[in-house]
Amino acid sequence: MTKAPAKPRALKPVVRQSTAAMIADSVRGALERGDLPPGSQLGEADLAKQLGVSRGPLREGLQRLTQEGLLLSIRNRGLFVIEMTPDRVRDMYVARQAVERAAAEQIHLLDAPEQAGAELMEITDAMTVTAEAEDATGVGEADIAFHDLLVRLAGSTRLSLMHRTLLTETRMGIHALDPTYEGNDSRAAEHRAIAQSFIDHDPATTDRLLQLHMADAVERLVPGDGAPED
Amino acid sequence: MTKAPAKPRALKPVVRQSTAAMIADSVRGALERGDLPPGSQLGEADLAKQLGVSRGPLREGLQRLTQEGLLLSIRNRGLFVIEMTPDRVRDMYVARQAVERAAAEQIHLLDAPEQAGAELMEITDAMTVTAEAEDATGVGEADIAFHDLLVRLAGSTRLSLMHRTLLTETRMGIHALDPTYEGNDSRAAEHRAIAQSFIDHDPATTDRLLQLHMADAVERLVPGDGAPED
DNA sequence: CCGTGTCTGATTGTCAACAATCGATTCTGG
DNA sequence: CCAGAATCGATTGTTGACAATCAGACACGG
Repeated sequence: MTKAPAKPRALKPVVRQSTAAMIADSVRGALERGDLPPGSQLGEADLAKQLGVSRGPLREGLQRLTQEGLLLSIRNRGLFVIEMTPDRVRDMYVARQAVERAAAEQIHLLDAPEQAGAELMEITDAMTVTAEAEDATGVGEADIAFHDLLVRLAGSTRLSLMHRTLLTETRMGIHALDPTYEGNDSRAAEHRAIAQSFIDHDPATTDRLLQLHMADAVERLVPGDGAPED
Repeated sequence: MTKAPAKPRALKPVVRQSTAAMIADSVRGALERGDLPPGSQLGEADLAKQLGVSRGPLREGLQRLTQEGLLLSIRNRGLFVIEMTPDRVRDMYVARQAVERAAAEQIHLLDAPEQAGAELMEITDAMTVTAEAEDATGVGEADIAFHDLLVRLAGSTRLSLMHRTLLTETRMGIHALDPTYEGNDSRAAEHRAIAQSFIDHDPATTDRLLQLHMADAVERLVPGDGAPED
């Protein structure tokens, strides 16, 4: 599509997504932004009204998030946002390590992992600019975008699906435990080194750096006697 | 509870599980048994009647399986069982490797990984008996039970949740691609070696053996030019 | 014969009403 | 005063009815 738009009014894409999926995405966004605090109950009537749907489709959408483990359903009591306990956050990082290290391995199996490295490097560059502007939230979001891209570049549907849940939970954890989750120059440097390791075709370094990076992230978010080395 | 039952009619446990969860589990079982072939459409009216529920809760339950990626929802067209293509099965094994290797690492971090090894060894012993009886389905099921226990022993809620989906998909793949997925002595020996590596406190060997074992499983289920080494 | 339009039956999607459940509050009796 | 029972309001869980959509079949015109 190198031409200018032929018409100012493009055809409108038809709705293919189910209402339940749309609702799930919308509520996911609220979870990620911290609009629905951990432990809080989701009232169906109120939420359905806000979203402009009836309770049936809302329940369907929330079943999706329940299955993902982001909501807790208690029969006859209702749906609750999960508590972001330190143990839960640590467990979530265990799962993130599993997924991201596997994704990295798959990228190294591609014909040109250096391309992936270059794409990741662009995010790192943007992260550096953001860090110099002392925009901690921006760095945090770039951090997450880096990991999101990393897994997407692996081209694995399964890993991507699992990772989406884990990134949602990451954002929830940040809001719950450390809203001032800081970004600084060292963050960008770590990411740059990971991206470089793809350019260098060096899977062992990628793996090592990812482990260190994630262990550091956990330690900063949930410090204490739950260190992964225990 | 070392006493004999005080009453012949025990109290009935209250239902804590939501109807949607029960329905999801029931349909999951049907998927795992191959009762619902890949690509087939799930008709709501018929299925609700079979399960003795109305369509509302059925839809809720099926949203769970849809979110897991086991069903495909097409708006206004209905729900379909996913196709078990060779690429999909390979991708699923990528994800399984990620989860199971991470689980193995967590087990090695426990105080007594040799206990885990002993528990896994029991399944291996049962697998050997089953293989000698030339019960291929039994070996296949013991194979899956081994991997299920492996991940459960890691004590990670997240890994276990992800793994449940992957094992469902594994069973679906076996039904679709190779209903005669064979078990024999070499299967038991591979599992025994993995179990032994926990007893030996040897994480590097566990990791290596898991990779080999999974690569072999993929190759047997979807042979050809999609070899993981490509 | 082929392409387009219309109709039909089956299925999905949504809604409002009612049933069921629960926690909090109030009442009652010892 | 305290414990147990009853009540109440809010919320969740389910159902049946109706609306919306789609694929397939059929009719019609060029």
